[in-house]
Amino acid sequence: MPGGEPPVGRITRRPDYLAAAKGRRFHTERLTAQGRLRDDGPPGGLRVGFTVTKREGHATERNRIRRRLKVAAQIAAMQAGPAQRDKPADVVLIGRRDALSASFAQLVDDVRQALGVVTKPKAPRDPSKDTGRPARSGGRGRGGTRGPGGTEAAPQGAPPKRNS
RNA sequence: UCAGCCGGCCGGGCGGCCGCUCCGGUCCUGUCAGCGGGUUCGCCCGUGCGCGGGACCGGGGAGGAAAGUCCGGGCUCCAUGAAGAGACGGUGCCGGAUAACGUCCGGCGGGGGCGACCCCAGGGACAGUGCCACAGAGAGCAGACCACCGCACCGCGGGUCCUUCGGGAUUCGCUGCGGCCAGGGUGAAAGGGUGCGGUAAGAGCGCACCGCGGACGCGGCAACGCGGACGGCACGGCAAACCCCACCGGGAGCAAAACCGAAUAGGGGCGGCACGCGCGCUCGUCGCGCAGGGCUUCUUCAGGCCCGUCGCCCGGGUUGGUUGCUCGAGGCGGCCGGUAACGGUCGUCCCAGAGGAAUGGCCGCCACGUCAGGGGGAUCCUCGCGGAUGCCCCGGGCCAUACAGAACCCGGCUUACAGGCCGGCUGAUACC
Repeated sequence: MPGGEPPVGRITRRPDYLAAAKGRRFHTERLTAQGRLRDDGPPGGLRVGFTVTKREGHATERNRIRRRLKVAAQIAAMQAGPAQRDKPADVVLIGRRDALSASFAQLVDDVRQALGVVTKPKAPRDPSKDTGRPARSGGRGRGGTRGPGGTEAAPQGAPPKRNS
């Protein structure tokens, strides 16, 4: 808190959204989360994007959903700790209409669970289906789950955050 | 006090914690053009334009509709030589306001309301074409079903009277011909209404009043209003059917447009091949001209540009970055002109500029309202019990709230909207 640095970045490119849509998913009544690990993308920690479609309501309501999710994501990422925060992952939160009236604590809880589920490395299940990816996901997702990932990200993540 | 009409305004407030964006300032810092100094020519030190990063301080940060995208403009690019014969779209009482408008203001006409006031796609139906369903006899230079009236008696039937018993007179019904539109009936609409006269019966056929048309006169800038000789009365409705008249209108839109960096297509240059007609020669399958085709953002004419195919080379941009991007037909206040819309002038202020899109998230307190309860008092109905309406006090529950989010900018329109404030006016009722 005293540092106050924004722990998560923001997704602003359409291709990043499309890529995240192919990743793992997580559903609650308030939101749907989609995410992936950025193996090839730019360095840096967790990035979050938001989508609220038109069928969820008018512009004012959609704005409110997105703003609540935004703050909930900041808080959830902070609670999850640096290991989660510095993971090079893209997470897209798709707001549902219930996010408008849900309690804020509930929303934070949803996002925290979503971050945990969605940013896990890809499971090795039927690797033949993936095009071009199975070699990488199989070798890396298995070995570098927790221990190496955390230690690797910590020294590398702290200095670059200053300049980028 | 109650009921209502019109106009203007607000559309949560205070506090705490955390966060976003833009601008300014101070400090720290990265890169580095240039300059000065040093140099062992590798570079080093200092200062630092510019481009960034961070911390802190200060300031700004959604709406009355930001919405729908329905009109009018600014701005940007394209086109821009002329003609209006034409097409298309829009507007439509009159006068004004305005940059402009389909907006606004004032008036006129029509309609509604006791009234304050409200509503109106409100040019032209003797320029033409067309339509008027159903019903009805007849629906546009009308028509004749019933009923009414007259005539014809050739014809048929019946009644009454007379009779010289041959018949005659009269009347009714049927029939035929005609008159006629007042009555019945139909319809949204049936060729003025009422009364008197008139007539075979009727009818503006005649007359009186009303209605209608209306030369002309007066008032008004005008729409229009007032008066009205005269006219026996016709000239129905629909233009939101085509249409006529008057006026207005180039096209596309900030994903406009400009600059910066990496494809494809398109483009340019060179070469090869192909190519209708005419002319020229140095006769090459060369040059020039014409024709033909296409484009020139509705048409016509004028003008301009381009031309098939293959190879090589050059060069080169969509929703990426920067600009456009917010000082503007700007807000507020005073004075002056104007019935008003609005205009003039002076002073003062700077007031969002995001870009997967900031202007927020969470929490606490507060008002009004509403719900049911208790108490008090008022009015009305009722013999009374009781019921209805609204007021004050007490403690309590619920809810912090409608419609809704700038996307280049203005002027309007339309639509949505919990709750509340202010001003003016009208009609009832009570009191003086």
